[in-house]
Amino acid sequence: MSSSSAAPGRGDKAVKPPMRDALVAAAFRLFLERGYEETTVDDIVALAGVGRRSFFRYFPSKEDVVFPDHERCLAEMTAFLAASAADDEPVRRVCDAARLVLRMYAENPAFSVQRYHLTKKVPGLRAYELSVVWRYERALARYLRTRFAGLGDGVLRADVIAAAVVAAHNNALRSWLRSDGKGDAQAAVDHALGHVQAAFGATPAPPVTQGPEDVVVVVSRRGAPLWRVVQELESALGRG
Amino acid sequence: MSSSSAAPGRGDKAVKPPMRDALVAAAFRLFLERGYEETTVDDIVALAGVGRRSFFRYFPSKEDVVFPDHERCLAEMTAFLAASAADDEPVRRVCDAARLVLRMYAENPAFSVQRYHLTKKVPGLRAYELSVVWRYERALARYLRTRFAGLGDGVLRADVIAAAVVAAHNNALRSWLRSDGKGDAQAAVDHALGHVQAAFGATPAPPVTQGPEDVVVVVSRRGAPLWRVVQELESALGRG
DNA sequence: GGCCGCGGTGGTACTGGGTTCCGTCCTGCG
DNA sequence: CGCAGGACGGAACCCAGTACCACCGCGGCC
Repeated sequence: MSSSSAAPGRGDKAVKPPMRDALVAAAFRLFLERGYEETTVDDIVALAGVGRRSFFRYFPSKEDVVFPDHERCLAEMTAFLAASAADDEPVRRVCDAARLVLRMYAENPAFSVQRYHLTKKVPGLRAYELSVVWRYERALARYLRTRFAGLGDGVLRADVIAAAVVAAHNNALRSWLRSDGKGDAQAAVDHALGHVQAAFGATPAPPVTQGPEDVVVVVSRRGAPLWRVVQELESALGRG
Repeated sequence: MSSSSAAPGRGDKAVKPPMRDALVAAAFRLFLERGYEETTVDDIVALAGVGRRSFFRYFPSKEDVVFPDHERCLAEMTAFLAASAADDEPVRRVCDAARLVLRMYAENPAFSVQRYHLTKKVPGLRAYELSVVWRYERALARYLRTRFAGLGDGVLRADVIAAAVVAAHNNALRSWLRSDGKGDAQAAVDHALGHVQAAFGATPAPPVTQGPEDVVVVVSRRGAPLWRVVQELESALGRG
C-alpha cells in the first residue's frame, strides 16, 4: 500500500524511514473508513503510535500524506527534461515526461484508485492536487520555453502545449482511475497524447535544416474538422 | 478600488452592502503594507470597524477576500455558454467566454495588478487562484463536451481545448499584469487565443454538411513548423 | 401603541491544522 | 566516560474557521 519502494541497498544515503510509510498507512486506513475531514492528525499519530510532532516532520501538511510520492516524481520529471538532447523533438519529449507521472500511478493501482476516490470527494484535496499538477505543468512549460526561445510567441506556445499535454494526460489517467485500474492505462495515455502531438507536434529545432523544397498536396472535403486535416498533413510530412 | 460596481438601480434584489467593499478595502490596505500572511482576520475587521463574525458572513475564507468578484464572473461565463446558439463555432465560443474573464480584470487595472503581486508572492493565494481557474476551465470543458458529444474522443478534445484556451488566456493576462496594466490587454489576449483557434478551431457541428468536394494545395518547405503550415491551411480554407 | 418575528450584527468559546520551543533518548566518536 | 548531534515526543501557542447565542433595529399585526 505504501508508495515508496522498500528496495534496500540503494546508494541514496539514508534508507527510507519506516515511520513515513507507517504514517501513510495509518492515515489511509482512517481516511477510508471514516473520511478525510473526519480524521484528525491526532487520530493518525495515535494509530501509528508516534508523536504528533513527528507527523509534521515527514509531511508539511495533512494533505501531503495523501500524495506521498509526487515530490519524488516531480524531481524525476525535472531530471528527465534536463537530460534532454538538443535534437529531441520538444513535444514528444514533454509527452514522454508526462508518461513518467502515469508510471508512478500505475505502480500502485490500488493505492492510486483509493486516492482518486478521496480527492474526488474532498474539495481541499482537489485544490491540493491542482497545485501539484500545476507544478508538473510549470516544469514542462519551463523546458518548452527554453526550446522555443527565439521563435515567435515561444513562451505562449510553451504554455499552451504544456497545458494541453497535462490535460490530455489527466483525461486518460482519470478515465483509467474511474475504471478501478482495470483498463490499459498506457494505451489510453498514448492515445490521448497522440491528439496533442497531432495538433502541436513536429516543431523543428531552432536551427532549421535547410533541406530541399518539397510540395505536399492535401485533398480535403471542405467542412472537415481541421484536426483531421492536420493528421493527414502530418502523415504526409512523414512524421507518423 | 472595490470590485463590485456600485451602479444602482439594477433589478437584482438587494443593493450591494457597503460592508463587503469596506472589508475588501481594509484587507488590501493591510495586505499591501504588511503582507498577506502577516495580516490576521482580526486585523482586517478591526480596521473595518466590524465584528469578526461578519467577515466570514461575506467571505467563506480569508483567501476569498482577495478574489471578491470571481464568483460573479464565473456565473456570467456559465450563463454566456448556456446562451450559445446551436450553430456557434464551439472553439470561438469558448474563446469569447474567456474574454469575459479578461474584461473583469481590465475593469479595475490597479486592483488587478495589486492582486497579481499578492498572488505571485503568497503560495496559499496561488493555490487558491488555481482552484478558481480550474472552475473556469471546467465550465468551458463542460460546454465543449456537450458540443463534441458523439464525435470520437469528444471528451478528450473538450478537455484539451479548454486547457489550451485557459493557458493562452492566462499567458496574455499575466504578461499584461506584469506590465502594470499598461499595454493593450485585449489585443494580447486576442493574439494568444488566435493561436489556439489556429490549432484547434473550425470543428464543424456534429451533422457535417455534405458540401461539394474541394481541393486545397499547400506548398511547404519540409522542416517548417507545423503550426505555420496550419496557419496557411486555415487561411486557405477561408477561416481567417 | 405595544408586541412579535426576523434578518443583520457582534461576542464568546471551541475545534483543529500548523509552528515553536524545549526536553529526552539514542548513537557514534574521541 | 563525556559529549555532540540527530530523531523523537510533548507542551504551549497562533490563527483560521465554526457553532451558539445575545442583541438590536425594523416592519407587520393585533
